[in-house]
Amino acid sequence: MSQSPVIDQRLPRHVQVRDELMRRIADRVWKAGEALPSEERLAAEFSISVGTMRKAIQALEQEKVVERIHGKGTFVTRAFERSSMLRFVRFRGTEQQELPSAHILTLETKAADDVMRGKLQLRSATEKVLYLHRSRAYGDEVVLVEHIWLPAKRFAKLESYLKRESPPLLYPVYDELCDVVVSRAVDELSMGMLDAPDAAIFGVDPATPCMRIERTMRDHVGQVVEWRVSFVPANRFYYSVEIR
Amino acid sequence: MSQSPVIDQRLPRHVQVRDELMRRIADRVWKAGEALPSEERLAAEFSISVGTMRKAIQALEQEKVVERIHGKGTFVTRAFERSSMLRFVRFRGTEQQELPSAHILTLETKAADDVMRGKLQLRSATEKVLYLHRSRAYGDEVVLVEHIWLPAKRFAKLESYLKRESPPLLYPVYDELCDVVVSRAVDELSMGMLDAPDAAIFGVDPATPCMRIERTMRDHVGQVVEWRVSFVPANRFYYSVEIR
DNA sequence: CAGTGGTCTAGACCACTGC
DNA sequence: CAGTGGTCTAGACCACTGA
Repeated sequence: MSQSPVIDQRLPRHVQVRDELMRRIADRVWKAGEALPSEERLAAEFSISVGTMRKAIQALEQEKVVERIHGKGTFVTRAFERSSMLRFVRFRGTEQQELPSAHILTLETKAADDVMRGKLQLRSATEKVLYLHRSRAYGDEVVLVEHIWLPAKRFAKLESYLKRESPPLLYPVYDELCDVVVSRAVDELSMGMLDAPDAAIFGVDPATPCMRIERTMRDHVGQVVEWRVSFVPANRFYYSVEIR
Repeated sequence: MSQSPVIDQRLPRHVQVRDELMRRIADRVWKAGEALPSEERLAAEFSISVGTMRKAIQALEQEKVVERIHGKGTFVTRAFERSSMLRFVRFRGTEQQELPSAHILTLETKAADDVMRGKLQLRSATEKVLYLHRSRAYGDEVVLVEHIWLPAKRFAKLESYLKRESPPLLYPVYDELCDVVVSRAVDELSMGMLDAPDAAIFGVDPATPCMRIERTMRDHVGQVVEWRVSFVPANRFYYSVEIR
């Protein structure tokens, strides 16, 4: 499960400890939402001072891998709404509070082609992918169409679940059902062309201008866990992001 | 110059110290690129331990207000390429290294209307704005058209400078000429319509689909220092951003 | 109340920079 | 070499949580 058990002895101790804590979280020694042992206990286990352990944990806190709550403890982050597509995609003239409903159009496990192997960084040539085509709507009005590809191996339990349910948010399901915690993503925005089926879903002409959002999502360890392409009608939405 | 000289005594000491250091940087006691006194010296001045001073400086480092260089010192950040529009806007099929040249089309100081007063958060009703209309091109091909509004008061020296020069990057000029250091921005991306003059600049029909990027830029203290609307042809560019 | 994280100290020693 | 930031320690005390 863990990818690099080797820890460089030349690195500062607090970095080595951070890496080991991260490895344990990735290995689900402490699962999402659970508490780590106290700083004092951990410091004792690693034979370092509490100050150094605090520094290691603080690094993980900055990366949003854990959350500390004064008086309670340190907890593995549940990466839910934080990463949702809807955090950035805003629809004009709609109350932002409510989530659009989801409707699954296609759900199938299939062989990965070269493009998918590249996008999902699959090593094996025979690995399969789970493909999910769904639309999101406020009432009757479709606002978003998504094409989602997942490495089938890590999401074994997902296909049968999605045959019964159509949850508005997938990331919590990844976490609870498949032990996959999403962490960071790169979004690429451009203009896109709708194919005929997607245009029909929106009920517009295929020539209608459309925003295309391509997202590559990774877990704590940097592994690609999802690749999705979303289309949204260009006239009534915008994408907002803070630059630091 | 400093906006809130009152420092809450109930806050932790390292936060109070961070705020005071920030105030001095905003007041240009230490200018962009210059070094702060050493941690030891600063700790002595504030009558705190070096550890606490380190924590205060570390907070500023995280906010990218200062940069620390091991063995050399702590320096006030020069916020240059980091914030450039070109960090996010990518043009397909173009070597990313080179900067597009800039060509100024309009440059004038005028009264602020209600919209501008809102966007730039001007307090006074009589405050003027500097308006800048420019195009960016690779060779003969225009790739970006920008409408930029600035509060005239803080950019007093800029207008005459831009009558002589047309620099490819404005943020360094803001810093060096006007003592304005940009810090963080919000970008809003949507579809835009070109007006006739802008369409003519691109050499396209006004109906051509175009990305519209609206950027609100702030300084370290959170003051709005610039509001710009950029247009870019939708067919050969994308906007890339990392989500955490 | 016991247990947790948060603040702050004082000092030793290391690693890097530039003269 | 002197001066800078980086690491690590050991401990005191504070502030918050929940039983």
